[in-house]
Amino acid sequence: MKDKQKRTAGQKHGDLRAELLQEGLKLLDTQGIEAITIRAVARNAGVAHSAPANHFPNRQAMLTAIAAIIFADLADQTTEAITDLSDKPEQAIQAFAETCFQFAFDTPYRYQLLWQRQLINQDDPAVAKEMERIYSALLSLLQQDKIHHRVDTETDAIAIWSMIHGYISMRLDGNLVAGNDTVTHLPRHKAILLSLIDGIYYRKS
Amino acid sequence: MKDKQKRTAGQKHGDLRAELLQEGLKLLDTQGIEAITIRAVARNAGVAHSAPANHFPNRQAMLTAIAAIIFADLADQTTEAITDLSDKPEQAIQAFAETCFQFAFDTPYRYQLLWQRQLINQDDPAVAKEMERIYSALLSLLQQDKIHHRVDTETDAIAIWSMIHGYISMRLDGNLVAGNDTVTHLPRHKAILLSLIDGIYYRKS
DNA sequence: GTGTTAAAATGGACACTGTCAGTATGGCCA
DNA sequence: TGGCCATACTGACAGTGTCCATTTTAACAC
Repeated sequence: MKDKQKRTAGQKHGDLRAELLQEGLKLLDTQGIEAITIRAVARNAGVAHSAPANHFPNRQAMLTAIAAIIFADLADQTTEAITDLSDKPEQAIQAFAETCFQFAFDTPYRYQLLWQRQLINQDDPAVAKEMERIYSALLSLLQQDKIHHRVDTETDAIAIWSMIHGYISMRLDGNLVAGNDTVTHLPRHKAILLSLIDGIYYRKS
Repeated sequence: MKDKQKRTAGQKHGDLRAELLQEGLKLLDTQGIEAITIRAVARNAGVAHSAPANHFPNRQAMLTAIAAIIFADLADQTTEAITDLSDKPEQAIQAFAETCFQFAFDTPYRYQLLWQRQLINQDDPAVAKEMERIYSALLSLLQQDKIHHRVDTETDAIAIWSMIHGYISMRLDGNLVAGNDTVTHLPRHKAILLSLIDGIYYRKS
């Protein structure tokens, strides 16, 4: 599981699968989701157009593998952000949300890919595992004693996530407020939303 | 603008443009966004594959025209839902949100198309006009005297819409809570979210 | 070293797609 | 009647995902 020096039988490249995934991420970051075509990925990796077929049965599988990488990254960042804040729940919630905001606005295409149910398979074990990590992180925050539960932990988590994901989606996918200067107002709006969440889930004591 | 009996020069069908849009909506409802291809629409309308080019310069223009129809429908439903509730702001907000939920869950593909910024042109005049109608409806609710403003009307509108759109997106696009029985819990969660919104924007008096 | 084997990579093909170019059609107006 | 021109058609091209038969190649057994 460490350094896999030995190639499997017939393997000509070092690790084409990993290389393809890296090229896919590169295309995603620069040109968006639609740019991740099997042929473009193969082209950029310098192999034949049908070479990826040996590693991914179809395009959805390739996109799912890419999404798994991104999910793992987001899970790492969120869990890392809330460590050492277990006794400060309101700060932890803010840190969790702030991390999601940062991730989504820094790498919008990566964030968007995660929720394209028709393009990726969210039931994929690797994807589901990382989603569970993110959800667990959020749940752990709401299970703090100091947190006031409006309903129950699970429902509260859904409400919180609705606000975070909704705000991000609105900013990335479109904007109900047509013609609004979103760039200028973004920091203010974000602060408002964070205070909203904080206002709802305030400390007990 | 009424019955356009006379055909324009060279027009062989009655109103191919409208017919194409209807076929597009049919494909959207039954098979999703990806099924709306120029050729499929033309095929179902019984015309040549390049006939739509006379009415839409490219695929995005066709999808945008379809989105404009859907936006107009949603705008009609939301504004209709809040009429006669101008003196009951909290009921009006609930009605507004409920209408969006109903629309999104009844016709998920239609709702999703509205926010696909990479597929449709949200700056299109017809689209922008209907978006503005929806936004105005929400704004008018928050401008009621009885409403408690957390910040200002515009920011409050963004917060409310974040919650509504976020909840819908979570249900349609994907689910952070992997393996959860979304169907069973949906009514309860919806009620929770509505009460959340109501709790934030309560009556002054 | 020598085969053997099976995975990996190749090139070709097919049915799609969006888009463009050129051509025919059929109401309209001069 | 003759010309006009938006409409619709046929044909073509590049690009896509996916399947297929074929070849390459690294690891293994001998």
